[in-house]
Amino acid sequence: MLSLKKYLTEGLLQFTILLSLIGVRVDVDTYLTSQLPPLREIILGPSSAYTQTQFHNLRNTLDGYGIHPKSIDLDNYFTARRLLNQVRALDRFQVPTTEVNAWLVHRDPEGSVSGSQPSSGLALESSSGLQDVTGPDNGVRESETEQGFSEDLEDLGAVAPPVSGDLTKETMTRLDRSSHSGGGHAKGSRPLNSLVAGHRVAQPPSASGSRASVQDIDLIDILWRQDIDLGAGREIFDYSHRQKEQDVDKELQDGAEQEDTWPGEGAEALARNLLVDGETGESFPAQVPGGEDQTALSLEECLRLLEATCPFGENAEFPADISSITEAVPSESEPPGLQNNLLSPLLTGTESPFDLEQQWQDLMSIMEMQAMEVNTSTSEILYNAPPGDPLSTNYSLAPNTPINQNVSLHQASLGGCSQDFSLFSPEVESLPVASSSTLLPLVPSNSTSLNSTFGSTNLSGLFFPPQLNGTANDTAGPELPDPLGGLLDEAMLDEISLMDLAIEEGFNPVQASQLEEEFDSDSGLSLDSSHSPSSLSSSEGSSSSSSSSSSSSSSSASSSASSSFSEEGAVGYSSDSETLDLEEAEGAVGYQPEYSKFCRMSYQDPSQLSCLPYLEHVGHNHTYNMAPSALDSADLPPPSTLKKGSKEKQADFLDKQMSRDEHRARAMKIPFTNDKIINLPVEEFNELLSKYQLSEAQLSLIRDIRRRGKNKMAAQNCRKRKLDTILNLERDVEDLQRDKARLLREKVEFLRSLRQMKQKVQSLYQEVFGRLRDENGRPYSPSQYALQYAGDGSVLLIPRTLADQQARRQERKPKDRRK
DNA sequence: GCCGTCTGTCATAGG
DNA sequence: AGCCTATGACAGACG
Repeated sequence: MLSLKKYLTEGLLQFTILLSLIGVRVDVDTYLTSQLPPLREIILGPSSAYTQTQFHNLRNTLDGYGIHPKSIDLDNYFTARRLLNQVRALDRFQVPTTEVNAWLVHRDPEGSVSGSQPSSGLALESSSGLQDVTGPDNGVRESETEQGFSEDLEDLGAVAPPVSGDLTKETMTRLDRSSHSGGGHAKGSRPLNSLVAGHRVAQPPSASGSRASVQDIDLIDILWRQDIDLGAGREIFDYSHRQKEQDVDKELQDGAEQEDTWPGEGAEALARNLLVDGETGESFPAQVPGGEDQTALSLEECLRLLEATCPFGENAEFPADISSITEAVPSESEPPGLQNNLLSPLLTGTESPFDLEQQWQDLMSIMEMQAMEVNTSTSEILYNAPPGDPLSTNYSLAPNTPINQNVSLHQASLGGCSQDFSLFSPEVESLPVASSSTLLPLVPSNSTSLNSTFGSTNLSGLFFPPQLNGTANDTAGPELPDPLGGLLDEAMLDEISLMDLAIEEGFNPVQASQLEEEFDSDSGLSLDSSHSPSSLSSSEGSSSSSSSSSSSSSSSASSSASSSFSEEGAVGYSSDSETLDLEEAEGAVGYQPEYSKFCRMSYQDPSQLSCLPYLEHVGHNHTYNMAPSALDSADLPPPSTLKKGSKEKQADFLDKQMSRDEHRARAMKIPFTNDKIINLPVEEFNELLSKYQLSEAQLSLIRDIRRRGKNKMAAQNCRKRKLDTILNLERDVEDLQRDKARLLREKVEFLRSLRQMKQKVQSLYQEVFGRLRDENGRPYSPSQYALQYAGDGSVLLIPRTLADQQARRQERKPKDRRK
């Protein structure tokens, strides 16, 4: 473990720091637990790179794995692992299903949320939070309870609807699953009561409904993550939602009444007032009993409305994590004005500055989470798309695709549905959402009618900028600046500039295009670093293997000891001509020049230096590292051609090739080679010394030679490692630049998708609200009413005061939590 | 001769 | 304590 520790504290630490800079998570445990023989052996073995290696202890420890402990191949391996993980994470972006269920809620004449109208059929029973609507206080308590739950979820990074939030991600999950299970309507009994609008992200014509649901869900997922500062991984949500889903399923099976409030008892209660659509079988209120503000919007009307306005395609299921919909359309008397007033906060950026940094961090966290995600059924969605704009392809919202969603507005008691089932967290809602001018044709004609307290729980908070809430006026016409649009544009520009910068910083445009193709083609695998200047490692590896193979053959011809050394891959003390001569003369078992796997380290064959571009400039011919072959050719010309002159020249050459220590050893008549002196294990070394009668001077010299020789090798190894480290860092930088560029591209795509989604939601809200009519056939005043998502996925028409109340409550929550 | 690089060596720290 | 490795620093060799 010492070696492991060493490696981790040096190599991996460095590596991890680098990766952390881009948010790429490095989980050492995964490497350690992967139990891949080579890696495990290398890490856990005694000869890890950056590990102090004791030659004599290593002799019998290596078992022949290809990766030398000190080889940069090890780093390559880690790099490959990391890149592979990243590649696997590339397809984790998903498109969520979208679904909107709007419930028309009748209101107490007093504006209270009393349940004085049981006839409404929406008893708001059980867990929906709507059940007890005897008064605002109850509603508050209920909502607080759920808020507590919501907080728990939010602590996990999700602003997800609690318990019965069918319209939340849970719903999405269920939709996904139900669709796979062949279930008809994704929400089971829910559809009977719910109604309104649904829209679905367009899908390829061939795509099945279930597929579409998955995509839609994924899109919501993306939006969710994009907008919410997730503190936990996606799997947490999925799991929790699945848990909830399972719980709900259980409850359903058990006949529990606390499942979704609406489908169960609600349906019964509503039965009296519901008409059943002949085509869809869905129920919708035949009429709205009670209050003067009760809404009566026919299913057909809603359908027409949605078909006309909702371009989201068939089987649309509106994404519904939006907590509430509230709009500030003031003028009841001016339907056109109403339209104008329906400005989505989603499209406003004034609530809070668009924190690009935060977004980026969120994105990075998303990437990280997804990188950790191993199994994602929907993972392939994004990259199954044909090359091109993955978002436009997968997330595209077919503008002209009619929605076949049944639209029925159910009446329900007001209040009680305060739950902050916000698809978008407060910060999300604060995000300015770009909206095309076409989507912002509705400008409040009556600014005073705008509710100034639009809360985060209200969709109004999504659709209307703060200023509109209280100060919007006609001046904010179609020319109303598109905050998100500007923001997105700004973000995109920023990203683009960053990308350019990345390119300027060394990211080859060609590489970029290649990378782009890779991502677009879903190959994603960019393990090939051949285009990288630092890819010499590969060539190095090949040359290393060749050199090692040659070493094995040549070393096998020599002593077993030498072979053992060469197998260790250790940088040994090279023999020189003198050594050879002595060995031949004495028949001693010398240590052949080590044929390191690393040609750059072996230096024995100067020609091999050519394989190392960065060593080409090394022209020194140091005797220590002289290649035996070269020495042989120089030292051993054919006997027949030997002449006195040549012998003398040869001797001079050998003398020149000898190191100082070798000269000293020869002068002192040391009876064995420097190679032995240096490389023998201490025991054998002492044994060798004991075999000879050596003077103190000789012994001293021998020990100096040994010390210097070892130190020389150590210095060589040290420099090699240093060089390798630099090269690896260089490669890492290149990888990071590539990753950065890719992430920026993806971010742009996500922002684009997010903007589209918000625009859709906004337009849908506008249309739905604008079509709502009370029992007298008059439109609802945006200043008095707002649409809000209920916990069960339905959309309620509630008094704006209540919506504002909830909004304030929800706004407080994050603040309190931050304290 | 100067300069940069490579290499060997020493001293030292640490395993 | 002895041995070994790693590494900074220095100096010499070399182009």
